[in-house]
Amino acid sequence: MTSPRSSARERILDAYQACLNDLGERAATLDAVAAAAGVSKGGLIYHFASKEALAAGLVERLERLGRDDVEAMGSTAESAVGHFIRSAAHAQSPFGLTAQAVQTLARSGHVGAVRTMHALEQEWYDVLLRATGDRVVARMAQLVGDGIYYNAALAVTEPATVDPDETGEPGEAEAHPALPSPAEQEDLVRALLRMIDD
Amino acid sequence: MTSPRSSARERILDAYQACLNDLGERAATLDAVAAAAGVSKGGLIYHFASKEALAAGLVERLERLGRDDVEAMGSTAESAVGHFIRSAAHAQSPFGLTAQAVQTLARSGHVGAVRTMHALEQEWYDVLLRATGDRVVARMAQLVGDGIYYNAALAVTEPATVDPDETGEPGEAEAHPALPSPAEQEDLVRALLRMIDD
DNA sequence: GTCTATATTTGGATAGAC
DNA sequence: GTCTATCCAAATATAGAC
Repeated sequence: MTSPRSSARERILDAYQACLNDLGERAATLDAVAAAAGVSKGGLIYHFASKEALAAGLVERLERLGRDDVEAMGSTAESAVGHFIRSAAHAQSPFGLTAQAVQTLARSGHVGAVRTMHALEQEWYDVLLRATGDRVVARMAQLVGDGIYYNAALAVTEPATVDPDETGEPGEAEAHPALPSPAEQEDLVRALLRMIDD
Repeated sequence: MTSPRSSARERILDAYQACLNDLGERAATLDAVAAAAGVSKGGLIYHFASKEALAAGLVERLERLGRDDVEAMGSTAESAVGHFIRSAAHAQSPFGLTAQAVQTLARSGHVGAVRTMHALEQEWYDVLLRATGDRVVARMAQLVGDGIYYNAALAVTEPATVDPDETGEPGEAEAHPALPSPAEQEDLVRALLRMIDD
């Protein structure tokens, strides 16, 4: 409650998030985060007293953004499935970046992160089930979305490798992008909606 | 090439894998791995000269197991989609455990792990596309499988929490298990196969 | 092949100046 | 509110005994 919207805290959380996404949990040290945020370690510690406080802050941010995301799904099959798939594929959104970082935390054994991710999964499923009225479609939509999140996480880590000694070999199966294009996203949404008591 | 099938190496890799899956990358220290494998740190180092060698060994194991898994998919739509979904849900299999551990490594920024996971994803997609002849179905099947892997990873980390003060509240949406049951798996497979030029 | 030291480095956190 | 300096614990890796 000091600077306008306590922007220092937010900038530090952004930096932590970016370190987690780009370098992994191991490399997301206080030094690295401080450097990325443009402050000293001491400056960082003033805002977040410990590493754990930093993690807790990020989890809390996800809970906030997650509530908005769930709400934005609406209650019709079209809106719920459509929003869920498109939102998952939009890896660069504030929500996507935070979700990915918290996923990394969860994977590192952070209990709060695991709990929050589980709760979010459950909420998504509830909305999808109510909106579609079909258990199989709801489950499938959720897994497709999770799969997209999973691929987004792998994709970001990768340094856009183009192997120089095997470009354009003709006749080999074409490489498909890790994330579905917008057109593919719409194909997926349509296919899921068509499945409803079909 | 000393003990029968150099079982010490394998036991150490098993221990490393288990540490990664149960505790996360951060906690998978040489001490922890040595303890889990029942050897001293020095004993471990004799077999794997560095932390990096340990990681490389695990990635290599996944490449071996991955080749078998891709081959087991077969070439019909039924066999490919069916095997892929069931294999993903079988989180406790040797392949599942290794895949999960390497996923954790990938998430921690290990470049070899990222590369191998990407290659595996591409191979799965190629087989699914050839077997189904349908881009949307192949992509959907792959994302569903990835989603299952993702949930399996979250599920294992969780210490089977049963929150004591909110059990069996009537009227709340029932909690669905993170991993689809065998019956649900078959529903998913059937739904995917029905989608083929439908 | 496996163990017990031990050296080296790094990461997390404190104290206190500005 | 932010910085520098410093302490302490933990993690990787080495050396060499058994």
